[in-house]
Amino acid sequence: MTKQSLTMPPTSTIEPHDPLGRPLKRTRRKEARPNEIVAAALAVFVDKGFAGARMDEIAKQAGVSKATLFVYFPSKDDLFKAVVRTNIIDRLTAFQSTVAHFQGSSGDLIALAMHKWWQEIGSTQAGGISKLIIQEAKNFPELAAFYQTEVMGPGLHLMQAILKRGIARGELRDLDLTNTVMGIMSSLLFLCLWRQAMGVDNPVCGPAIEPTAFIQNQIDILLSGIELKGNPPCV
Amino acid sequence: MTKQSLTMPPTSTIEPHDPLGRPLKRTRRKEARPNEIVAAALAVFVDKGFAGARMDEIAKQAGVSKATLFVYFPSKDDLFKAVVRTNIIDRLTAFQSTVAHFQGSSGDLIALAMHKWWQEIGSTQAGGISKLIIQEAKNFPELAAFYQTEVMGPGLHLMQAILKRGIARGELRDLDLTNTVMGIMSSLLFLCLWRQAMGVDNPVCGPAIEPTAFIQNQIDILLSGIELKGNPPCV
Amino acid sequence: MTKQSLTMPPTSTIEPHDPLGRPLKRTRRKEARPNEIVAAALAVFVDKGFAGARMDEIAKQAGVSKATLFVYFPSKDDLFKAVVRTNIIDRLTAFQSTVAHFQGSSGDLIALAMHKWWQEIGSTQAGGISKLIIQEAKNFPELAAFYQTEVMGPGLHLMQAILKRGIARGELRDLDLTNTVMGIMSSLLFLCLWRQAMGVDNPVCGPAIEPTAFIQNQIDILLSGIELKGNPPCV
Amino acid sequence: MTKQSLTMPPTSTIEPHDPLGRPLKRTRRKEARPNEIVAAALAVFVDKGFAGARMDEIAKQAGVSKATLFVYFPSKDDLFKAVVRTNIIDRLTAFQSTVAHFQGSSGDLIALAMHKWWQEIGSTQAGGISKLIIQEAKNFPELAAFYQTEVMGPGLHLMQAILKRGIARGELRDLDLTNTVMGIMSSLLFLCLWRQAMGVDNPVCGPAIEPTAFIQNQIDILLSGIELKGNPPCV
DNA sequence: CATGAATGAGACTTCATTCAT
DNA sequence: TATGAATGAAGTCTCATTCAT
Repeated sequence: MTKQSLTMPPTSTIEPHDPLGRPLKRTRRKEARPNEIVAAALAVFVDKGFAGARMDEIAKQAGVSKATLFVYFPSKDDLFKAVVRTNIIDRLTAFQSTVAHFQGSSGDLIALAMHKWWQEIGSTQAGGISKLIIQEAKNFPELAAFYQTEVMGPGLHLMQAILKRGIARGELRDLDLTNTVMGIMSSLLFLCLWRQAMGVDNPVCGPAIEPTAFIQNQIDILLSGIELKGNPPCV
Repeated sequence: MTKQSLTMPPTSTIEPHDPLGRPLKRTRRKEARPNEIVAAALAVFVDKGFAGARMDEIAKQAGVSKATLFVYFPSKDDLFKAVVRTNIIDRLTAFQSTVAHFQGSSGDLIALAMHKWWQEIGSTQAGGISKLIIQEAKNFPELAAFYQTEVMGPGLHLMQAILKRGIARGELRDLDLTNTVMGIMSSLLFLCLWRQAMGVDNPVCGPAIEPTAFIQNQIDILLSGIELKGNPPCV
Repeated sequence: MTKQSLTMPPTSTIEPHDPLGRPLKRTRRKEARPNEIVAAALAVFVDKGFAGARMDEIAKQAGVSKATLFVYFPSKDDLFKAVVRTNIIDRLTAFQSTVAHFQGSSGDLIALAMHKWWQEIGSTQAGGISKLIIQEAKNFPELAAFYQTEVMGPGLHLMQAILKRGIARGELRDLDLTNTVMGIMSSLLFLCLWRQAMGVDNPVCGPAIEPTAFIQNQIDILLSGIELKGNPPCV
Repeated sequence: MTKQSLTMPPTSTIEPHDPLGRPLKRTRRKEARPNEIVAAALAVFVDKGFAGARMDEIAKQAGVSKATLFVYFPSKDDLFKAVVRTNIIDRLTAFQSTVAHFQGSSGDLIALAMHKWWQEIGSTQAGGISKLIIQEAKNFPELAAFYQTEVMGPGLHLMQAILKRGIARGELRDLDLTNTVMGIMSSLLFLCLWRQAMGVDNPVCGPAIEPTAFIQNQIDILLSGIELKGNPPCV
């Protein structure tokens, strides 16, 4: 009776049976196993944090025995690292290529980038990774560094490029690039964190944030501010 | 909109509590044991997360024996809750009274609130609590609820009041109140999280964020946006 | 129901009881515990070897819980080392002082040394240590070195001194000192090993060796050889 | 005392066995798998002891998969037994036939036997078996008994026969046969043990014993003793 | 026959918690 | 009150063994 993980792809639900119809216990699936395990581990790590996650539970969610985890990953640490790497790398690539070739106003580009980021990263399993990293950065400095180098770095760089483009084209005012970029990221990362902690997945949710509306509002403010500018004198 | 609207809703209890949640009637400054323990526990919980924190280490930092912890707090869970409650309540009170009586433009008030929040909450150890809550919200729904009710609720309420005041006074445009407030909070909460995880305390830090500049930049954007408005047509 | 170890001193049989006569589970005996644990561990290690020994069994023989072992010894390795050190050091001192001041013929001195060694070391628990060392030398090079330095070294030195004395006094012929000393030790060490493995403690014993007679025979041969020397011409 | 008395007692089977103990009728040199496994296992068992040896490592050294071990040997225990049996039987046969037909003085015969034993058994991998047996005798009483019956027994018998021959021929004095024989064996067995544990194979070696010299010295002492005999009184 | 894959049983070790003092 | 000592429960990890191919 494998408790079905919310995060497992449907393939894992097809349990093999022997010709007599009895479920087969020892299935051989060298190829698929590691991915299934990583998927299960992601769910549990995001849910419980590193220290709180139990190999037992990961195994159960992956539908394998606890010992099998150690066949593929030498230790809990290694499994954790694999979870981060696996999920990050894939998503990031997809995101970057989406944004790369955009033609249009800088405002639209910023809006596109933010919405896309949410669609392709923040709202996916990978969004949970952000929470994980922030939780465990101190315990896994190596991973924190990895996240900096491979995720935040490129992300910030990309967004900075967008802003620079806007300034160069006379669409944006002269900006404190670093802080502005961090500010943009902060909205998005916060959204991940908040959802993981208080949001959809948690009954104790606070004021339900509707991500798309929240992001759009952030974009509006970012681009236009909230103060009424005294254009009136224009009459 | 009178100053009155800036006041906290009645839910937030002002009376001081001892770390166990019992109201505490002017206890002598003596018998500071529980407070010392809570202080030590805060540091360790923030550093390691709930599951990763060990009672041994808390005891050592508090300068007492491990068994003594159990004299004051029936369990690790209870100690954790006490940590959250104690730190939140105290800080929040100070912050609220600071902001409550402000007279001046709404832009300045927003700026004041944000900077003050950082000074009096975010940058203090209480800032670590935010990280804790987000980490452990799922494992301690009770605490998450408490945080919602006692912390986020009043905070959002306060900020909403500020915005409403601005709109009423014709200083701010008509806003999506909820999302705008969440956006403001997100910058600040994110700053806490980031600092705890990647920031000052961690050698693996990324692009060092300078909090005050970051906040000021957020304020500037919030109030004015980043786009160059084509007032030109005004001729 | 603590299975009584053959090697535990009688003191450990006195289990404490509360005033109502019920056996007391949690006894506090800071002073005695480590010794009791080491004693139990010695028995189990000698019996099973390092890898084969189970902390569970050591704990049971020591009459404590498994966790208690780790209160006193950080790891199985450390416990093992403590066992070796504790047992060796004590015995060795006793032995050396016994032999040191002997006055008499060298033959008698050799005989005394061998018999004493058996009495005070070989036949005691410490004799089991020799087996342990030889078993685990490769896995614990550190301990093997310790044994060489602290046990074999002094032992060989002592015996060499005895032989030199005999040669100097014209009682012994000119000898291959090193090999002769090793030969003497070999009898004694072998006796330990044999007893531990095949001897008294093991039902599958082979030809029961009677230690004292065996040693005496070794002494006789050592001193006189077994060949008939052609003294006959003496008529 | 004819040569006949030097012959082995009937218990020692001369026919070759396969590692599983089944008599093996001129199997083709092909299918050497089991032998390779046993050879690898011998090395690992001697190195690590029974409990410390891992099937994984044996498999790797044998160049087969772990599962293959279980094709030939039902369990680790069985493999261990096969290792002992195989190695002992083979070597012993060679040794016995070497010594059996000797003609000459008893002193020379003793010397020959001891040197040959070292050459053909002690110094070979079979020497490691002795260590193994002594290590694991308690855990494998069956094997200990086997060793007694098949190895020590014949060995002692052979040596006793040699000594009896010497006494009968007036070359040796009347001896405590059992203890003298054990004494001789002890030198040789000790040499095995010492080498395995502290000797050549181990960097932590103590005073490097040179086996041939050691044995020769033992022979010299055995035959002549070390005391200067006071033939003087012969006057 | 051989093996890659999987696992049950059990090892060492940790840690929140208890208890007698 | 405070604590040194002790431990049950549970965690990570290992390894001989099994099974389908």
